[in-house]
Amino acid sequence: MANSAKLPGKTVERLSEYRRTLLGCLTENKSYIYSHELASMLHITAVQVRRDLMLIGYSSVLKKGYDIRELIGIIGNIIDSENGLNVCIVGVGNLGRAITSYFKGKRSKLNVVASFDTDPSKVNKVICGVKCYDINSMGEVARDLNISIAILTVPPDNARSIAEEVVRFGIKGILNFTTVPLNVPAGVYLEEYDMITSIEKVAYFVKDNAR
Amino acid sequence: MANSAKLPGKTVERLSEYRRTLLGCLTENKSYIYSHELASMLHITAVQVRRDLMLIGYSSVLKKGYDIRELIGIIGNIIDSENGLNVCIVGVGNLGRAITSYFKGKRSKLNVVASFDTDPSKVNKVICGVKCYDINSMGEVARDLNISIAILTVPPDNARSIAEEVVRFGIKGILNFTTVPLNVPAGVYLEEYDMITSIEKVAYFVKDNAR
DNA sequence: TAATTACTGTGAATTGTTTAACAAATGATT
DNA sequence: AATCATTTGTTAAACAATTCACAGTAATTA
Repeated sequence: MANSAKLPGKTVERLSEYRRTLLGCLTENKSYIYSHELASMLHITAVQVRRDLMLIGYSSVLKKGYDIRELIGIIGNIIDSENGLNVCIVGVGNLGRAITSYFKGKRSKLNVVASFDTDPSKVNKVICGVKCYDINSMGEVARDLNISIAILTVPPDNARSIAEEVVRFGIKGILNFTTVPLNVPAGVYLEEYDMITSIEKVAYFVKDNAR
Repeated sequence: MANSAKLPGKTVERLSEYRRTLLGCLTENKSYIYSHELASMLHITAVQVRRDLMLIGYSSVLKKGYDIRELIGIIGNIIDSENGLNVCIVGVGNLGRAITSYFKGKRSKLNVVASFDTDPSKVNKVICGVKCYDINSMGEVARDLNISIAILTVPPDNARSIAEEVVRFGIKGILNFTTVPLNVPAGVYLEEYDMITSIEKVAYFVKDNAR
């Protein structure tokens, strides 16, 4: 509502982490939290926290720190969409199921409302709490269920063509777990994550440390 | 061997991607590649590619571009350890199995040699091509199999204590897929990845685009 | 062989992100 | 009520990553 300037991606990532950490704090009967407390829970610096909160224009009221409940709300206003967003998982392999399970049970403005696969033994079953549709019906289903985000967990060979389809069907955001780099038209937000790369990165730094 | 100055993490990530892309190029009977070709396959800029290769001190020989086979070798020298590194998966849920499967079949200097779980129905079975051990035997197994990297895919509650164990057992690198931020002593490299954060990031940017 | 084109390697400029430093403000303590 | 100890918000400095701009050079063409 108020601020609609785009925040740096890094800040958005941390806001997401702040919120989850703060939600955890609520269970313990804590109402306020200092920047350095939040920081140390996430292993970052207090300045970093304060700067991020400055960027979203939130101020601690008292000298008691930040009002946890209020801050959770503010972050929600920034990250979440008013009426939530519908998400689908494309590719119900191990990874697809892992993500589906992660989400089920979490109350959230992000609803995993469908998954897609080609395998007849999966199609039309409810898997990890979400109905799996035939991938050929993706167009209709995406329209009917008003899906705006797709999480791609398909084998590499299909990745590119499926991404194109997904875009054609009006999806506005893609999280790509495939090892295949995608390109998408402007207006579609793409986030890619590649496990192999992460692991090779670890290996590189271990190598340096090891000997 | 020659250069052992630490490369920026971002560069290391891209090197990993370069290598995989280049390996793909080998199948087509291509021997040389221009910076702009490699760049466009990965949707980055040619300057970025040249800069990274500059950092690792590699030069194109001719005006034909970079020697693909040679570059693959160079990147290998940087990222891979001489005799490879042994990796274990801690937590054989959907995500653990996804990662295990990813690796099996890939010839690589990273060998997934063991997985660990508490579930008796998994322990001592071979799952996704890798033997699953009881998590209580992690100490011995890690020592016996000379494991230096652990991939954590356990439920959040156990994450912190398992991370401590893993460190105690001499692991030098951790890839943490848990939603729990870990802290590790100096000398242990830690890489964290949080899916929820990624998805919420996508959601944020979709929100901006949507309306 | 001279001119042209196509790439590379890199210093300088730019952009993006994190950290340092500190004034202002609040509660606690004497 | 005056001092002290904390914690915040913010500006400026530092650091990191990316891009620009261009000189240098090999192959190609005329």
